[in-house]
Amino acid sequence: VARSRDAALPFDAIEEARRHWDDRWEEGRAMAAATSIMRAQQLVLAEVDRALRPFGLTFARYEVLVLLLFSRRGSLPMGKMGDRLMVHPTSVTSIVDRLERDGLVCRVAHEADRRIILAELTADGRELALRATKAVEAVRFGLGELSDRELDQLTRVVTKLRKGAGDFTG
Amino acid sequence: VARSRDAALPFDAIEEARRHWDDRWEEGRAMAAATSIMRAQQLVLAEVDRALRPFGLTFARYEVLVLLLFSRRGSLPMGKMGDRLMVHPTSVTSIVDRLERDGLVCRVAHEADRRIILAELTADGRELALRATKAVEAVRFGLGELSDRELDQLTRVVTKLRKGAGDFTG
DNA sequence: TAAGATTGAAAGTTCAATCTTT
DNA sequence: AAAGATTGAACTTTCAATCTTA
Repeated sequence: VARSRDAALPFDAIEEARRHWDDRWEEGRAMAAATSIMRAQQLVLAEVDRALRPFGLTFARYEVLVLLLFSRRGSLPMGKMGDRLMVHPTSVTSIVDRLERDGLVCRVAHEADRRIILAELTADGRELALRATKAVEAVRFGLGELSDRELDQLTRVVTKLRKGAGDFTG
Repeated sequence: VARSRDAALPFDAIEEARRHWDDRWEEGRAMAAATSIMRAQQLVLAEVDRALRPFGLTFARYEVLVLLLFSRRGSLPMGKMGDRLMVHPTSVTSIVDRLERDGLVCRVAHEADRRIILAELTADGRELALRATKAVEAVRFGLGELSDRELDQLTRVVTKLRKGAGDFTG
């Protein structure tokens, strides 16, 4: 999903699009913000993936490992992981397939409810997740250009957006 | 690319991850901001795609049509479009293939340099792009929850990020 | 009947290699 | 040689359907 680019343009393409948009239509402000979000996601994903490549991980696979690291027993039901990470059940299956193939997690049957399958961190998986974390910390998740205040602004505004979209209650 | 979800969690998953992170590691603030950007992109893409579905368009295809709409002659070289939209040449080929199949654009040879192929808007493509624009305006690009001030904050912070990443000079 | 997980098909993106033109 | 565009292979994600268990 990581769109990439090599050459810099001599101007801000989003700002230029905003001018064209405002000349003809409404909501140019929202257009510029939406386009900015799309581009920010590309940049963050590209830089984090680059930092994780030496470990054979992608952002999606890394997120799963960290989620398991945060869990009490180092294991979680497949479906619950999808809820937390906001991905489809199919994607969880696919990601866990690859992590299991690499020996970083293993599938375990749930004791009480045999419909449920738990993904459990292996010793190798735990150790790799910890080393990989140092790498993403080092690049500050691709956001090294931003100040603490700007990072908080970003998070705060997106939290409002997420709440409005029904991501969580409270 | 649009990850989706149906059920709301009873808590903010990103805020919870932030607490776990801060308990053990550094850069929790950047982690929360990066995760927020990833989720914001999902939400925007999902809502815009939903608005465009009745027109048989996706965000990627719509962006190409609008870019052509903004050009002087309604046509642009394939490579230039990739630069502006920050996508790989292969993706431009793929998107234009589908737009051409649907009769919304057509490929035209460049007069002076025969290596270059221009994508040109058809009358149908122009008309569809204008109608689709009304639909994305109506949902405010999925950002209806945010105020003008918040939209500008978002754009401003991401502009700094983009400039730092070398998206443009100036 | 419904929930949890998986499978296979369809669509989109990226990479390496190829082809044409400059 | 180098630039512009395309092709085919590999990977990822989503959707619909299927299978097992509750």
